[in-house]
This record gives sequence, C-alpha cells and structure tokens, in this order.
Amino acid sequence: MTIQRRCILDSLTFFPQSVFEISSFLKTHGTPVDVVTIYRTLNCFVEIGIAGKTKFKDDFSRYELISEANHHHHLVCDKCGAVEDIPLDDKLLIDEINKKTNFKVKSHALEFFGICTKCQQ
Amino acid sequence: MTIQRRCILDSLTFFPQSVFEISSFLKTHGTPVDVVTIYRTLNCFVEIGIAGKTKFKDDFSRYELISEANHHHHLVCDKCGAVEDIPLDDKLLIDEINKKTNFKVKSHALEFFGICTKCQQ
DNA sequence: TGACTTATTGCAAGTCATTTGCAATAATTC
DNA sequence: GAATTATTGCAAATGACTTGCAATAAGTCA
Repeated sequence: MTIQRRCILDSLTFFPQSVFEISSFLKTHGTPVDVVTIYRTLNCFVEIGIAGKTKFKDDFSRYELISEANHHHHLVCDKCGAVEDIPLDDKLLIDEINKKTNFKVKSHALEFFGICTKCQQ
Repeated sequence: MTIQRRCILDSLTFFPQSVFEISSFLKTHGTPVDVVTIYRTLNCFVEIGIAGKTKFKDDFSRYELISEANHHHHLVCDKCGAVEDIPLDDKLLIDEINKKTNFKVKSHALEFFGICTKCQQ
C-alpha cells in the first residue's frame, strides 16, 4: 500500500467519477498522481472487488466504491453530463428475466438519460 | 440514398450489432462497404431516429433498428459476449424515479450481465 | 539497521475504436 | 447532360486506455 494508492482510495466515492476527475481532485488536494497509476490502481481495485467500473456514453469509464448496502443506478444528464445516483428496486426485473429465459444474471447496469434538475431551470 | 446506405439499412436488425459485425456481414453478402462509411451512415441513422446506439462494456458500440413496438433490453454474456434481447416492463422503475426525483427521464438503457444458455452447458 | 527481493511509479510509446480531411466518385437538380 | 451537392473510401488524426521499461519505493529476512 503506497501513498498514491491511499490517495486514490480516499478520493473514491459512492458516485461514479472518471479518471480525469480523480486526477484533478488529487492535483488540487496535495498529492498529484499520474493518470497511468490511477488507471492501474483502479483496475486493481475493481479486480479485488472494492470498486465498480461503468462505461458511460461519453466514452469515459467511471469508478465508484462498491457497497451492497449502497446498490444504486445512474441518472445521466443529456445536457451537462452530470451523473446522479438513485436506489431502485430491481428485483422485479431480475425475476422477470429468470421467468422468461435461462440466462443467469450476475450483475446489471441500469442507466437513465434525461434532463437533471439544474438544467431544467 | 446510395447502394451502401441501402445495404447498411438492410443489414440492421432489432438486435444490436457492432460495426465490424455489420462490415463482415456485408463482405460475405455481396457488397463490401468501408467501415468509415458504416460509421458515418449509422451515426446519421441515429440522428434521424431510425437506429439506436448502445455502448457496451467490451468497448464496441452496437447499433439496432428502433421500434417502439420492439422496445427491449439487453442480456450480455460475460463469457462469449453474445447479446440477447428481452422485453421488460420498465414502467415501474420510471415511475419510481419520477416519484423520488425531479429528473426528467427521456431514455434509458438496461443491461444485464451473466452467463447465457449456451455457455452454461 | 541494512542488503535483497518484489511491487509500484511515471514517463514514453503503443493499441484500438472511432472520427476527420480530402480528393474522387456518384446522386440529385435544373 | 452539365452543374451542384452529397457520399464514398483511403490515409491520417483523435482520444481513452494500456504496456514496456528503467527508476524508485515497500516489504522481507537476516
């Protein structure tokens, strides 16, 4: 465990952030870390299961802390690109899939696109 | 409307295909079309609303015909990468979002990952 | 503590899907 | 059918992400 890894872990949150968001956060908060290191560290975090990676429409992957208690989905604003989190009850959908097919669902990603509260004003 | 556009339109289906899948289909079915042309044409189709584009985890965008009557979601196999379609009742989720937030949902993408029927055998 | 082994960092350079510039060609218009 | 406009396809650029590699920092064991 190095200083860089500690900083990257500390900058992770329960809402998804891109590597460049994390990078600029670290630049303005004491410990600049090379983006390559951030990529490598985050991929490592994903492998050992403490972070989640989601590929968004804008071509950026975003990373967030994983927590069963904090399972949620994403509201992505078409205008400003902001990503909100929302907890949703997805059991019904999974049940529906199990009824209709033989597919064994292991994970899922639900993304909703539209206009966020700020951009509506 | 050119021959290439006609061919690309004809090769589109209601399940999502990548540009390279479309390209190799066209190579083996009479009319090879440059991938650049396929990219440009598909983006055009998406703009005028006759095709849908989804970015998948494997870094490929996939395109499919849009049809209100054929609204569905995706089951992506973690092993072989195959994409199945499944119609799901998503009204409850949208209602849930409308109740909980001010976010105006305009579209959504629901993807489920797991093991497909073939790979289970 | 200090020498040794192993893992991590960061730069440069590579990869790969996708986009863009541009000249040649094909549709469309009159 | 000539003039205008849009489309094609090659080559080269873009941009997120990855890899090679030498330098450095952690962890280990005496």
